Amino acid sequence: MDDFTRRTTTDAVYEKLHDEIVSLQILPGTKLSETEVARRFGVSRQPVRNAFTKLGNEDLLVIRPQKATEVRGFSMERVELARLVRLAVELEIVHRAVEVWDALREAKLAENIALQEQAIADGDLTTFHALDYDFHKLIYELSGNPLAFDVMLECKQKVDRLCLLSLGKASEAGAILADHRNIATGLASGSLEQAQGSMRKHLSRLDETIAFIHKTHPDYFE
Amino acid sequence: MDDFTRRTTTDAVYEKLHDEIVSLQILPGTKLSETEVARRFGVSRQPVRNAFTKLGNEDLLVIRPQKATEVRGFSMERVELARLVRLAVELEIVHRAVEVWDALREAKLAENIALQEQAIADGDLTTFHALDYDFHKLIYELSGNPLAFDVMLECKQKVDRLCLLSLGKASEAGAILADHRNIATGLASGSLEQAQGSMRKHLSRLDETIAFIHKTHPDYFE
DNA sequence: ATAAGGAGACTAGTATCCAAGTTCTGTCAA
DNA sequence: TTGACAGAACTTGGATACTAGTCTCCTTAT
Repeated sequence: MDDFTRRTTTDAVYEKLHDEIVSLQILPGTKLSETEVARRFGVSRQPVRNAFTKLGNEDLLVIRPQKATEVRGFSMERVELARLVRLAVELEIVHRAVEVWDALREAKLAENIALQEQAIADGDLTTFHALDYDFHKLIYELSGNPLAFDVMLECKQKVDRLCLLSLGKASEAGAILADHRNIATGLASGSLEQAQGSMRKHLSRLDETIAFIHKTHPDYFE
Repeated sequence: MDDFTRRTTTDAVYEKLHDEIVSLQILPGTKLSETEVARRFGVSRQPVRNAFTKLGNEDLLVIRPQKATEVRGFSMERVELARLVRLAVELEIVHRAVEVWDALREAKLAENIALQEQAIADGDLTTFHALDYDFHKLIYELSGNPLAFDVMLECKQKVDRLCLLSLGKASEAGAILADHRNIATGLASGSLEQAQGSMRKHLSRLDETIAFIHKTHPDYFE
């Protein structure tokens, strides 16, 4: 009665390629050959083909018959679309969260924020980023929509991939923490306006970063 | 300098199967054999395999190694997730629409609504449904986010597929038109609350239909 | 010198063979 | 009659040969 599917060669190839693409180890515009990738992984072309189509479905690859497959470049439209969808979902989750919010939920979120403060006090940015991730995920779970988190995450990753281009340019952790606090107090006070407004502000912090990247890396865009 | 990709056998198989699945000509739980489908289409297994993996990536098929692949059943969680994302996007689009709304945009939307009224007066439901589609699309375009429409549409289709199960049970066209009017006047008056509220109400009309289907067709759910 | 054309090295799509696992069925024994 | 076991007949996954279209570069002719 095993419920999980066997791990297949296709999966392995897919995951490795996916990682390399989203982490920009393989840059946009890079040509990928089925046979060459097959050689590199020591497998036949078939699993590579499967992985390619999967990546193509996610718009990470451009596959055209009889032409070299290449890593898709960024498009400002796509990035803005991903940001729109993420924002939209986050706002609706906040909306649903305020409707079910109670003392228990408030306490759980407060606990996360306390840990964030601790991490910043310790100068431990790695832990802080993990807690940042948890903070957002927590709101989805507490609002009763855990699955929506994955949808949001998919959008977020598309933007994150772009933002990897500007390396040192991380937002101020302090500002992020302040946003989180505002969102939390908005939820706690039952103020939809404050909670949503804070979320909007939180997600708009990337505006300048993305505009900057668009200007400084016109290549990598299609 | 042709920009479009050649049409391939894989595409043909994929599109046909996709249609048959989303139109419920092939019901959830149906077992699909690569070889059998290949025979039916008069092609080899390979393009069928490609099509299968593509459909599997879209969660329309569940493919497990060495086991018969079958058409995925509905899941209430997935349907509710699709509805959540659609609602979220529609609300954010309305939000952006009110910020750029002007007389010209108002006139274009009013024109569409006038046609809707005419269609209902004529008892022409086919035209009305086309105008319904146009109404929503128009808001996306007028708000400056035409691409987001496709995202919404994808969510909508997942729900539509489920709703095909209850055949005669179409919502009252008059009620739909009233919703549209409320959304339009909300936009025209710059009232975000009214516009979003009307949209929320509009999309919640499916609540009972979906609950009804869930109760009357427990099979078809996984 | 330059431009047109062809050979060859690519590309992905398709067909087919084999391997490995699951499911069903039929037979044989209790 | 029923149950268990063996095996056939499925299933998809992977490998490989072959087809067909594209691109590049070099040769050749103007």
